[in-house]
Amino acid sequence: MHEDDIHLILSRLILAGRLPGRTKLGEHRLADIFGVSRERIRKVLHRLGHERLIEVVKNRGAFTIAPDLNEIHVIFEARRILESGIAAHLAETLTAAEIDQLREHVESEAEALRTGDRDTWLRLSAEFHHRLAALTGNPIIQRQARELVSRTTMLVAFYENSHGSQCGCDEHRAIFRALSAGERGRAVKAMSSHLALVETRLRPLACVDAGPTLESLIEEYKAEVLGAPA
Amino acid sequence: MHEDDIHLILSRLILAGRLPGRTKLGEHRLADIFGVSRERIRKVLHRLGHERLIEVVKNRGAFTIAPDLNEIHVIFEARRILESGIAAHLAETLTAAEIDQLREHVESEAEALRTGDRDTWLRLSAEFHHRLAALTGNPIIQRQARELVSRTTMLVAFYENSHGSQCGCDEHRAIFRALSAGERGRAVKAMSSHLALVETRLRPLACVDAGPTLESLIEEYKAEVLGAPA
DNA sequence: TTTCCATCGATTGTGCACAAAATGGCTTAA
DNA sequence: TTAAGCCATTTTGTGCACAATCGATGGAAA
Repeated sequence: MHEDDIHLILSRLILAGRLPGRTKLGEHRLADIFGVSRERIRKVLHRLGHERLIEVVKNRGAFTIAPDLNEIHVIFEARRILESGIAAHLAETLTAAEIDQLREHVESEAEALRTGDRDTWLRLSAEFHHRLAALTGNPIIQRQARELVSRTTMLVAFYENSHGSQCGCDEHRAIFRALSAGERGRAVKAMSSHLALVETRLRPLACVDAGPTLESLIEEYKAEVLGAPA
Repeated sequence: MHEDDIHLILSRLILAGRLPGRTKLGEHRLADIFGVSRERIRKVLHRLGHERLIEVVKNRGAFTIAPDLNEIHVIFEARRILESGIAAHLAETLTAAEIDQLREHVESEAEALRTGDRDTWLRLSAEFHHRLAALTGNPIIQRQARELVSRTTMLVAFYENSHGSQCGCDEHRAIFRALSAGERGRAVKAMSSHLALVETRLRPLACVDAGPTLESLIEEYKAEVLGAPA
């Protein structure tokens, strides 16, 4: 079991929101689960801490983060700022081919929504933002955006939106229209208000059940990562 | 000597551009210099690598980064995107007190420029961007912006701008005016063109001299960090 | 009964020793 | 003379054992 694999498994586990907040990630326990030395786990844990996916407290250990309302707001505000910049940039640099590509994506979203394929729609919905970041062609921006979008995904897992996720599709389309028209100001506004709405739709949910054990969850993701690396 | 101190010393050394590109940072050598165990150096080195301040190659060691022209462009493009978003945000949220604070800063820059205090002006110039990021009140954005501005500082040390650093002050003032007027579109444009101009002004310089030894440089910064922590 | 202190248990941090890998020099052959 | 391959040295990676630190539990005193 390689170090990167362990990192990937734990990342997905956290990002999928499968771990209750404040779950302790003991070094010895994880070392046993993965069947590797404690030092390797240590390294991964510190790396995750640096990526802000977990919280590492000196002499106390590593814990999953329980996002409070304030932190949620900070993350969404950061996304509004960063992705507004992305939208402003793209409005002036997108090529015709890239616009076509984006249009196809938005239509895929609409299609998934029509057929009621909620899982697909959720995936496409997050991918829309990833794709916008990728279209800047800038690896730094791409990394920063990916990090924030991922953390949002984690939040959505904690605070499930109650009813109308459906609204999002029209908002994406509005962003797309502004971008394809090359209207920078409108694109920025569309992006900003879209993210504000997504945040608003989040509603606190009763704290997740701690049903599955850490061991079983890791086994599940281990198979996924090692079997078919996406 | 604490771990954070070592990290801070090496950070400043790198950010100040005192180390030639591709300088090897050997673990054993640094351990001797700082008088600590190799493991502590290891940790710091990996942390610096994660912060992209150095490049850590598996089984090869850590090296300072020799920024090529393409990387410079990527960093400045990222700054344009991110700081455009920041400008757009601030244009709509700045309070009167914050505007006054900004005005004072810009005037300090102008003053430093008038008196020919180039070092002070350079510091204030970078601080202007840090301050804008801080004014968002968003720790995530602040961290991302600080990282990019720091990397730019490092670039400026490598590729010294030949003549007119002086131009920058008017550009900052233009940004300030747009922000204080609450004109989002103009603020974004001012920020974007300012950063584009800064990039343009950079000119490749003959590779820096390797004059001072690593040991003497570290001693210099060690005194600074431990004596008067800024 | 409550609060404070001390000791114990568990968990993380650190240094050391060994293993693995890569680079550079040296030898040899074409 | 040059190039290719091998060996030695240097440097990084890893596992293990011990030290330090933190939290909790239990007992004693007010």
